[in-house]
Amino acid sequence: MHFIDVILPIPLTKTFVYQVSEREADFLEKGMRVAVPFGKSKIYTALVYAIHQNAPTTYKAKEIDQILDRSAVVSARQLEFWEWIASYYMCSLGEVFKAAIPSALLLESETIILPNKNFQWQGEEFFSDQESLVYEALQHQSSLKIQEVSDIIDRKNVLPILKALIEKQVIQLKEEVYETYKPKLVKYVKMHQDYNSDQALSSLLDTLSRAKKQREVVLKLFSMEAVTQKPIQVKELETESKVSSAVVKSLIDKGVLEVYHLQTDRVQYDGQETVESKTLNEYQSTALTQIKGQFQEKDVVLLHGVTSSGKTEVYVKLIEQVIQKGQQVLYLLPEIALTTQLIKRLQQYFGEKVSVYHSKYSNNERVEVWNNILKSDDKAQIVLGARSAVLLPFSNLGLIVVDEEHEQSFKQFDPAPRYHARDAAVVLGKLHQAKVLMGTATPSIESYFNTQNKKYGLVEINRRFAGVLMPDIELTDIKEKHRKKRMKGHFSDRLIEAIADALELGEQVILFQNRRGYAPILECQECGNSPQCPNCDVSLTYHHYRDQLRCHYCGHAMAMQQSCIACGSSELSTKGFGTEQIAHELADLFPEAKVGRMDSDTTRGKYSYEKLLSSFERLEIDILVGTQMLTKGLDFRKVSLVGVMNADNLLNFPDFRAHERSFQLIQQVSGRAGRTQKRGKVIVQTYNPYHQILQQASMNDFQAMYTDQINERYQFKYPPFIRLIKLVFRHRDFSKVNEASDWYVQSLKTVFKGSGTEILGPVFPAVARIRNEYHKHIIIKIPAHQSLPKSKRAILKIDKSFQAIPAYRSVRIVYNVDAQ
DNA sequence: AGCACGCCGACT
DNA sequence: GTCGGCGTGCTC
Repeated sequence: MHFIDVILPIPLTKTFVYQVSEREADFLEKGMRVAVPFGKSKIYTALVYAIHQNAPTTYKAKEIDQILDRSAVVSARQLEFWEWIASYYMCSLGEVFKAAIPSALLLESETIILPNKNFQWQGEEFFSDQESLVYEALQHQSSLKIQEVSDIIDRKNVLPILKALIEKQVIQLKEEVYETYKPKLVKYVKMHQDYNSDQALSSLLDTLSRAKKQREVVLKLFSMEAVTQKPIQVKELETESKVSSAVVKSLIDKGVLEVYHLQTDRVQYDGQETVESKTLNEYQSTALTQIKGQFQEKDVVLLHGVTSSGKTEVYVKLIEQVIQKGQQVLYLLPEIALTTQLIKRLQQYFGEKVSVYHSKYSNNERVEVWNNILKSDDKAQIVLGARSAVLLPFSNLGLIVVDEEHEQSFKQFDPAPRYHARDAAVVLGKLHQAKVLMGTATPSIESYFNTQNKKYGLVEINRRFAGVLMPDIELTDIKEKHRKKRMKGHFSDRLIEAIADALELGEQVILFQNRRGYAPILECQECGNSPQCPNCDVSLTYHHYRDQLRCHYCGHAMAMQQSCIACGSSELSTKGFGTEQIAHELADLFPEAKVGRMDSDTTRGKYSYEKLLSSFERLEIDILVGTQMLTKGLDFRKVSLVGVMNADNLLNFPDFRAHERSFQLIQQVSGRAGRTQKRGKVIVQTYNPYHQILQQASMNDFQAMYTDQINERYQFKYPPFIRLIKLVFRHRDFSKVNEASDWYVQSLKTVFKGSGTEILGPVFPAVARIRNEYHKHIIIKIPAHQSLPKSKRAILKIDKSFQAIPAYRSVRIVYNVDAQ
């Protein structure tokens, strides 16, 4: 008897056992996919985790449905890495599996309803109305899906009907699994072999003497074949010989041309010649030498280079050396920084060795990249990707570059696995004995701390490329401007003046408005009421472009109110402001200027982001207003002014990283100004111009910021001095959340008593109800010197006893390790 | 996570 | 009466 343990893509921590035949057991390897029946009717894609002969004692293992792979699609080292993620971030292997594998490789079954051939019509009374509808439909269609049946009989719950029909032997059910990945086939043409000889060819041309176009096509094909040795696509032939597809088709029908198909990659490099990488300047090459020196002793090096110092060129040199050794390179960066600009730049140097992996790529494209990495194909020697690219099947990584290391978006928030790609990359590097290079203009407190305690190496570049000066950052006190009546809407006279100057000189302007949580709220002037979301404890926000009020948390939307719901007054005003309002005000202030807006509303489509950027690049937009997205690695020559509309709402975030983040954000947006010879100007509007962080940001004083922040972190017990685990409790019932979280905190306090671990909470978060569920948080602070695995084991033990209490079991708990 | 089963209120 | 609502328990 042979068995396999498999991982299922569900949030259950255990593996499941299935029975296989001896032949199957011989064939199967760890890391192959199998389709298995699970529960009453479903078929899932599972991953083989172990092959053995230990029969389970308490139940009978089911047999597998089928084997889906000929060889492993997940490597042993990759699985080892997934195990680390699952245990460190307290989630199931199944959740990592689900997050890692392209969904096209994760098939699920669908129930198909088929007519029973043996059924004989037995008169109308035999069926109920709804049953006869299904029967009728099956006379016209050979099969139906559950959803289709539901549409036909206009009813949600169709199973009773289907059950009755099965009993009457009218239909049968079948589970079908679809392979959703389809290799892309491209049509190629060649001359039919009959015409290979010169003689046959000339007689062919004779017969075609009256079909002028067809003759041309044949001649063209010959000349094309002579030039390239490569196969020729049908499409190419058509465009090259300037004929319609009908002409080519008639040649194919005559048997003159022959069509064949070849499998091709969807993501294709368009075959430009690669160029030599640029020669480094003095500071860059010093940095490169230092990095290589540091790599002698350290596995991780932090490259701290000011904006525009040319970090990418340094990475490129390092990558060149690694791929020369035949090793793979992973280049991680935040989703929003993953632009065509950067992809093009890397392709310029490395041509088709670069593969890109991120969420805007289609399923099929992702499968291709996955397979190329798995077989160590040259095409995927350099993988450029966002967060989830750390989970790919690398076999011989030599280097991981983590660009924009400080970015918070490297941490996955929802759903599990809630991993931090930068931190995970360090572990992945260790597994492959690969070096890790982190790069940023504004290091995170954690990473810089690691350089100070000598865990990581540190290399700095303090000069901008081509001797460009750091931008001049000016703080403008808008409290005073308000008092002196020098504000027009949200613009101070100082900012208006600077924008006017820049436009005068034909230069571009970027305005930054951090909107999150500060979108305009509708408020009644009479009674102060503002419309609330019915499902969440938040005010609805006003969206001009559809004249709607919407909830940021659950998406609930309603038409804009003309009068107050509470008192009926029509004196309504919008409080707070977003990018939309800024763009509006600009239209009044600078009617001549063309204004563009960049935020999650305007960049929803696949290429809308690129479109907006390239039209800015082509100078079709004078002023670009945007959120966070603007801060990332965009390189615009003509931007001389950057305005931060309101720095205070960055500072007022209620979390321990708010100050660090404000510093980074201001520095990053400032970096967009003055990338050429002229010194850039940055105007930061704020109510607190004397705020420590703003002062430090305006003086480019990273050291002072770091020293302040690290002291605060030490004093108030925050990372890196402690490890932080956040638990979120959710339930529809208010008192149940309270009771359950209270119980949990009591258990935690008992278990961790006297250990130095601090338990905070439970507390309601700022938004206590989301989608009609109440939330409550518990924070566990574990001292750095204490064993993290041990602490986690203790927590999981509490979880187990918690789950054993029937009254609490329905309360969902989310574990977030290293929560932000 | 799904999904079936079972109990209960709201309507054709 | 039936339909669909949701709480509960299980999945090799």
